[in-house]
Amino acid sequence: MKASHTDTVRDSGRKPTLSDVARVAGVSYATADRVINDRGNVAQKSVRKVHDAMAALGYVRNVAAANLSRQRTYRLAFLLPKGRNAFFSRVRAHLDNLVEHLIADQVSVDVIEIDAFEVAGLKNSLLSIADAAYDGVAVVGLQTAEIAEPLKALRERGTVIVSLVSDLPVDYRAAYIGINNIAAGRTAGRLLGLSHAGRAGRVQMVAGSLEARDHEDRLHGFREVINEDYPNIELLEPVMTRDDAGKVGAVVQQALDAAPDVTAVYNVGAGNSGLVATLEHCTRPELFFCIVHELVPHTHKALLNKHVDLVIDQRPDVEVNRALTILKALIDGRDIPPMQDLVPTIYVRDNLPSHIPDTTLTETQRS
Amino acid sequence: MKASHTDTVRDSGRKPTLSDVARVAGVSYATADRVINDRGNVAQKSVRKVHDAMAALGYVRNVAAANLSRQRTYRLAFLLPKGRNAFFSRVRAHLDNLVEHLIADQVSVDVIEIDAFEVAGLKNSLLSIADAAYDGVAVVGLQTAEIAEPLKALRERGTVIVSLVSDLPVDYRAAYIGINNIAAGRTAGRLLGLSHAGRAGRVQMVAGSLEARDHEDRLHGFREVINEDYPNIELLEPVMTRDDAGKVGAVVQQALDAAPDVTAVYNVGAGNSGLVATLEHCTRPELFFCIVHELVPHTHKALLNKHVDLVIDQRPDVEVNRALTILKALIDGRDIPPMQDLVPTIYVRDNLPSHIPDTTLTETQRS
DNA sequence: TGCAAGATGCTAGACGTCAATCAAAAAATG
DNA sequence: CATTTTTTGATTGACGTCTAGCATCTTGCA
Repeated sequence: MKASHTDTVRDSGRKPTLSDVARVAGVSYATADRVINDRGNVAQKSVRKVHDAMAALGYVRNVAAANLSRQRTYRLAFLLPKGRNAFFSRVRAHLDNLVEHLIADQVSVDVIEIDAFEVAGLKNSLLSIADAAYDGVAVVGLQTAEIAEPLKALRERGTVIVSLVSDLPVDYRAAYIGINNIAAGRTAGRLLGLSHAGRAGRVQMVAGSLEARDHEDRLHGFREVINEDYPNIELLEPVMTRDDAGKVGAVVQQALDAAPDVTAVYNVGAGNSGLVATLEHCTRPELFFCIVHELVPHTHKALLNKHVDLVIDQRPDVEVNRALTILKALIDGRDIPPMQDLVPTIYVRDNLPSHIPDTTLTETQRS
Repeated sequence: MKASHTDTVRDSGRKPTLSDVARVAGVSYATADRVINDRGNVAQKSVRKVHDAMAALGYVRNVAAANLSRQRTYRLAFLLPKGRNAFFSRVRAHLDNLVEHLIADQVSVDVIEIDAFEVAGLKNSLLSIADAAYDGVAVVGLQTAEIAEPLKALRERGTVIVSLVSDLPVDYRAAYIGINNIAAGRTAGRLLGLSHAGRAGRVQMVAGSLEARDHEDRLHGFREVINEDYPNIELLEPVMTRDDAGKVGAVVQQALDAAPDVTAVYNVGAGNSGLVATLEHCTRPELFFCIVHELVPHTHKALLNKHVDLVIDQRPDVEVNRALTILKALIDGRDIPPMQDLVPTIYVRDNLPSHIPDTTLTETQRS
């Protein structure tokens, strides 16, 4: 039972500076600087010497000093769908909360609203920011080749592009920050299957639009699991709602009327306030089960009220943080710090965060 | 459908410096400096003028420059339970992965191993680091007043203390970074209830020790939910295992032999490899349900093999990141950036991260 | 009125890096 | 070998803040 054993992850004498590296390498500061900043006109031999010295000393560039010197500011933009949308309100709220801390780190963030899901709108927005000289942008993407040129133009200006929540075609972006929606759908399927515990069932699926990649992926994953593992559960064809709360309410009402033996509803999209409204005043089996996406004020409430049993969430705060980290790293040309997959998070009414996500209460949500 | 609407979260002309503030306030740089650094000997009138100017200009201190100048390095220590423990191996692995990026930000992290859960060991470790002059430490805590003095001594040396995963008595730490274990237990209860879908059931609870606060909390939350909402489910008294895999295996075997009609097992503690081993070769009802804590290689595997149905996880990577952020903020005397609650994360076999958590495969885990 | 204490101004060097210049040395070329 | 070309060294002034020393100007108070 000895006291303790210290294991220094990294030894912590005074950190070596570039001057130290130069000295150890036997070259001048200027040459070492040429090497680490890739300024060219350096002999191979010298390059090697400098690299060896860096390795030997464990030199790591002091980012604070570097950024100070080169007056680096990170000019970022987030392109988010316009409108009163509870999910993106969360994204935006989180960004707003961070502002103070971000400027202390020399990063500024513009939030630019785009016409949600309209290719033309996205394209216009991309064109319009081309001359704003952003260092990095996070885009809620669309799967279309139409935006290839504006993205290319941006990239050629030196802007780093990442996609957020919804991916862009892979070639167009440096990273995607969002969950795996097939996994999200599968998760919904698994838990729905679980909730039936061998009983037979009949599930009404609801979606915004099949053109939205995330919706399609979720449905796909959901179907996969139910078909693989829960043969007694029947899947009714999904109805489309354009994520409009009124539509969602009506459509679910209709479905329940048509098939009173429906045992569960899964909405992969938004507009859940409509869904909840319908469920509130309609009779349904005792063991009825309802799964929706994204924790926003009204789904939070519905979870507590037992109108909804499960919410699968993307953790927009985590996503935003991650987007910021990745953008900064990419802009600096550093490698991205290791991070685990973003995982669709499951909320039941017992693991809800204590604070209702800070959002102005609005109508639709979107995922 | 106009192009786009730019909403600048913060306007982004060149950032005002302290000199600007001084000029606008009509005082000298020295005075402005005295104000923002609390050096005293400044007239109230001047203080006000400086604050007004700061507000007017939206001045935010450039942390990079400040840290560079005062040669600030963040010397941190993480006190983690010693031994081959899969959960803390994840914590440590994550720290190791971050090292490169941390030194670039002038933070060094020592990992100090302590005798797990032994008050004497923790106390010794705390005493032994007293003269190491750490700026901050993250401690996997214990609920005991015995460590009051060493903690007090540390704090008086100016060390910031936060508790990680398992809390310290509230007065002794500046922040707790960990999940709400009652919520975790409740979540387990909810999903277990769900899995029974009205059927009757009988649950064997398993725990490491009732002295571990997290275990106790989880059991408590679990019982709450089952008793409240699932009256057909009977709870068998928990058996204690000291988180020893062999013991866990034996104990579960015994329980299943004694009551073959057990429909579920919930282990709030560690040693799950033993549990899995037992389940692998024993016959149990078709609708048997098994919940454990912490995603580590063998629970990951068990989830895929269907020996375990649910894993409730703490996301040690998220916790570590958060601990680092909070420690830095506290050390700087800044306010802590807003962050959402840490939420017990639920894994089923469909939302697993694609990479197995990077850990050396070891025997026990601990949560 | 005089004097101490308090408030303020001024200045300069440091932190580690970037970016640029200029001169000098070394290597490649014909 | 002379001449280019490439490579190197040495130096310098930022960047925004901290810290310290010292001189000057206000006060309040005896």
